[in-house]
Amino acid sequence: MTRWLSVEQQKHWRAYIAATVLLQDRLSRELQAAHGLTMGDYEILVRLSEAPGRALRMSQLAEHTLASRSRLSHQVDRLEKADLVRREACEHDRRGANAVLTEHGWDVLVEAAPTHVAGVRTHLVDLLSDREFAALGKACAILADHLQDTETPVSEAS
Amino acid sequence: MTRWLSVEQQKHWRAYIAATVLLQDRLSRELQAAHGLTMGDYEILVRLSEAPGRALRMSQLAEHTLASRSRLSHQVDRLEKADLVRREACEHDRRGANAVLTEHGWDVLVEAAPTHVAGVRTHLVDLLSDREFAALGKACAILADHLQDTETPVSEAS
DNA sequence: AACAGATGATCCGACTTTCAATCACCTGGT
DNA sequence: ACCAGGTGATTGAAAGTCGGATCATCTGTT
Repeated sequence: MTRWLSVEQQKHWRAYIAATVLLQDRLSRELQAAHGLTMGDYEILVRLSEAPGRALRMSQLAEHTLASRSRLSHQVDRLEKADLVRREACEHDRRGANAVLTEHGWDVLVEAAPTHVAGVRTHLVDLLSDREFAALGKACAILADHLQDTETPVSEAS
Repeated sequence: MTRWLSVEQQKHWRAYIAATVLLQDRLSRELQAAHGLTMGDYEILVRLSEAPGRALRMSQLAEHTLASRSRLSHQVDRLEKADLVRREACEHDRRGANAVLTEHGWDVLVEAAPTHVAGVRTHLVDLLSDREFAALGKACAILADHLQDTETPVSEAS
């Protein structure tokens, strides 16, 4: 009863797997070599830099970066040790914690950004025509939306 | 001097990131819940199942699955404990080891395959038109080729 | 005001990945 | 035949990740 994938479809699927793994890997290594940051670290810094006051609640940050809370907690620990991020108590909810980008964090981000962008261009944007890249983006947007919408319902009682 | 990404390009890039992370995550979870396999495990079983004699040299398997050797070694350890894969000495090169799919491994793969294919359809193939999916595949093939071709030269002496 | 239950974040232990070191074996030049 | 250097694979320790348990705090109901 299973509708298997056609040979063509399999080819596309495998290309997709290969591209995603290799690209993630390459960009992460380049960033690490040049600035000691993983893609994950970089993502966090970017999100914080875009937030008002360069600060974000831990849970918000976790959502933005698609990380689990526990993972983000550890990751912020590390960033804190490296003085890229600082934790602050939350104004109106004493349970909460804000992650705040430090001056140094901002500086590192400013340095690292060109490396990152150059990587994205070299290994992605510049390899495709505008049309192809747009098609890729559009397809991914459809997938991402679907996956977000059908997120696990977590639990359900009668 | 950095040529930053346009707003459109950023949008596409972020959609790409989101889609790849979420899809990998979802498929892996579904497979794990239903059959106790990660995507990584599954990939290995598939590759072995396609190889002549359902066996492959460790290094070949590592290449196919885009894993480092040491990672593959550990992963095969686990699969071996689960009796999905077995190691055999290599005929003509006594350094080498073959990973061989066990009967049980084959059975598990046969059971898991429909789950996996269903996931790929539900979360990817069926969400896009044939044209869109083909475009995605083609773009990814270009990226993957480029990334493979420009793999690290490993080392370089004068 | 008091409580039950929800929410934010961290912590813990089990598991996975990585990096560098190691070991065994093969190959080519002398 | 020997040895130097290369290759195939594994290992161990350190770092990272995950899910579930825990703790503190908030919110709505009575």
